[in-house]
Amino acid sequence: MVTLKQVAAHAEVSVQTVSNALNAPYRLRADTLQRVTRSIELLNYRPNRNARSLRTSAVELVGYCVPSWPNGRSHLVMDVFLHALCTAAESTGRHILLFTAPAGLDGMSVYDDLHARRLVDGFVLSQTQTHDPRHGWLKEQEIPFVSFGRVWKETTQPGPWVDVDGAAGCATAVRHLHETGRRRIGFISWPRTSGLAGNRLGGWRKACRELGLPATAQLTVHCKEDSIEEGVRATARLLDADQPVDGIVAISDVLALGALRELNRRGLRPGVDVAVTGFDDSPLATVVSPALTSIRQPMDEIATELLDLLTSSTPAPTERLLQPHLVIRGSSAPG
Amino acid sequence: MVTLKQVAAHAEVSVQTVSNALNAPYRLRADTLQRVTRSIELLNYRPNRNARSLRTSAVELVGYCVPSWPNGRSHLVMDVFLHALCTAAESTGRHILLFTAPAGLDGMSVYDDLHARRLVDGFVLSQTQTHDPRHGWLKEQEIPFVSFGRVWKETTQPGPWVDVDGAAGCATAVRHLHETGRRRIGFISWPRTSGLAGNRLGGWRKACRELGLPATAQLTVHCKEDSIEEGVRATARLLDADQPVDGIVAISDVLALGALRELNRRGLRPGVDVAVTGFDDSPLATVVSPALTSIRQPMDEIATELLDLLTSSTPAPTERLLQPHLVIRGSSAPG
DNA sequence: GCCTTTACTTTTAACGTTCAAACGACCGTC
DNA sequence: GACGGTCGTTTGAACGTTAAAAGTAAAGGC
Repeated sequence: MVTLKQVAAHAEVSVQTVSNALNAPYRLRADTLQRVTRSIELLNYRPNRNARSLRTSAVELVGYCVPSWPNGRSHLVMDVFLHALCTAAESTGRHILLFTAPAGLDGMSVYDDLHARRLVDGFVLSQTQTHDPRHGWLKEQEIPFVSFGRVWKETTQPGPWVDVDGAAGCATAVRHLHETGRRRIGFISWPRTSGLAGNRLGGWRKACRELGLPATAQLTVHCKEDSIEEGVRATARLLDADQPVDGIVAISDVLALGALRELNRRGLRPGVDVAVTGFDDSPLATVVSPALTSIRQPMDEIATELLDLLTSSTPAPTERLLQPHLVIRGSSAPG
Repeated sequence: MVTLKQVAAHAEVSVQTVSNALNAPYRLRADTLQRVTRSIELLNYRPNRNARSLRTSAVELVGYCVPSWPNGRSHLVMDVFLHALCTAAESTGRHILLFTAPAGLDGMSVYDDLHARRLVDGFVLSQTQTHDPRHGWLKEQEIPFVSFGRVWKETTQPGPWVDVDGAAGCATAVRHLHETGRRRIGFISWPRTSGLAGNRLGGWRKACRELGLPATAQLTVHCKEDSIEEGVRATARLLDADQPVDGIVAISDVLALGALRELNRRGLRPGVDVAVTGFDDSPLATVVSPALTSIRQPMDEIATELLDLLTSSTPAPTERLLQPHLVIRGSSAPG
């Protein structure tokens, strides 16, 4: 392995000069720089990251805990998110280090350890839960982090975050359904305790009211879990009401797929008789027919902002709310 | 940050003794060990990984290139695979470092760089392509790696690999369909050029012959790409043949979903009129109704073997073929 | 012509760990 | 009582880099 020393000898300068050629080229005289650069290329020198990190105590690695969901449920857009995260990290010379940890406070010793052993500089959190304890803990330990997702139901946000405006996304879906002639739009949600669900539900309610559409409690169903079956059940309820819905905004693609299934079972045509939208634009959206209209999160932008906030010092705003956008497909607009 | 030096001072021993307490405790007298251990715990000392790596030139990090697929297609089981990989790595004190790289030879400079800068010790390759150039290149550079997936259509395997016996998986699917009364089983495949497809097709053919079932060219369809639409088209062909099939083994869940869609369109009941199986047991398998029977790869085992082979020196066998297993659902066995 | 400044380069000393060799104490041997 | 061996511990050096200080030479000011 070629070291600075060897390059220095080859270029007939001191070791520090070679280091400067890489880290502070403006310090070198033009001809020296060129000579050193030539030696670097000739010898195919690559700086040893461990030595550098030891000296500077910055590893340029960002920890990301790979989420594991209960009972075999999987993270449908993880590959997109991770790809975006990697690309964003690499654009600033960093990389992503994966690890696993138990959920909640139990996992914090893992975070602590990774940071203390200097395997990572900081963390990107995702799958943020309502009352998520990780954020406060990390803040207290002064371990750098940034969160994808606000911590709901806390008075103050314990640290920087990037989030997608779920309320705006759902409002957009409602307006889209209204524009295509729907006048009674239901909302299929998660449990009431979920802050994320509350936010999105709020967006649906606000848009309905602004458009003069009903936004009553009968038009919202809170599902126990994010499953097809629950989506089916919720849809049945919305269709069996005194005044059945002609549009459904679901809080997830999975629940939306449940809605489509129930429509099919009843011989109702999705997109024609009843319009349906989902959330996340996961791979599921395009495997059904008609394909599912869904709200897509801007993953590249999210990843860039996350890694930006992780480094930026406090003066800059540390909260960024990004706009999702609606991907319209056959389930809401046939043809 | 607490260092060895401080622990040494606290325990009133030399720095090296503390190092030994962690890396070679058998060298210490019992009482010394206990005293040092107590100091370590008291001061909450964590060894600095960068310093250690600098000295030993082993970083305990394994690089994994996050796959990006053409035209927005996504890797449906990536979260499961990555979770397994992380867990396996952590069980031996290692971690996974993610990165992105262009496909094929163009990306090799990225691999080279990561290794030369000592960011990783080696690589786990996946999405192995027929004639994949990465393996040979890495071998030539003497960069440690292990491959998930054999390199098809090469005379010798350029390095250690772990793979799933796709032929056996498809044969199992065929036997399962035979047991449930199917007598004319089609195979929906990828392009002829794919070695992986050839392997799985071979499994189907062999099982059919052994059971006395037809395995003619009319019973196989080679799709251009892995899409629902191609699955639909292929299924139409299998159903429109002089002697229509009563069972379909598809080489992927996506193609299988195409099959289900075409059956539904024709009013044929999946699992009753025609049985269908997929491959990978992706999240797609459980969002359709009836749910899709699918061949699941043993991800935990794969991950463990991969990381095992990456470290093990040459004497041990460097090729491991693992058995997948069939997850039976309604698309092949109603009720 | 002397002093100050500027521009560039080198020297010195870390960063926190582990390897290899040296050391000292104790034991048993002859 | 000198000798070799074993056990447990310490010493010294090194891994490859960068920060900070020191050095040198040329240029600029008066």
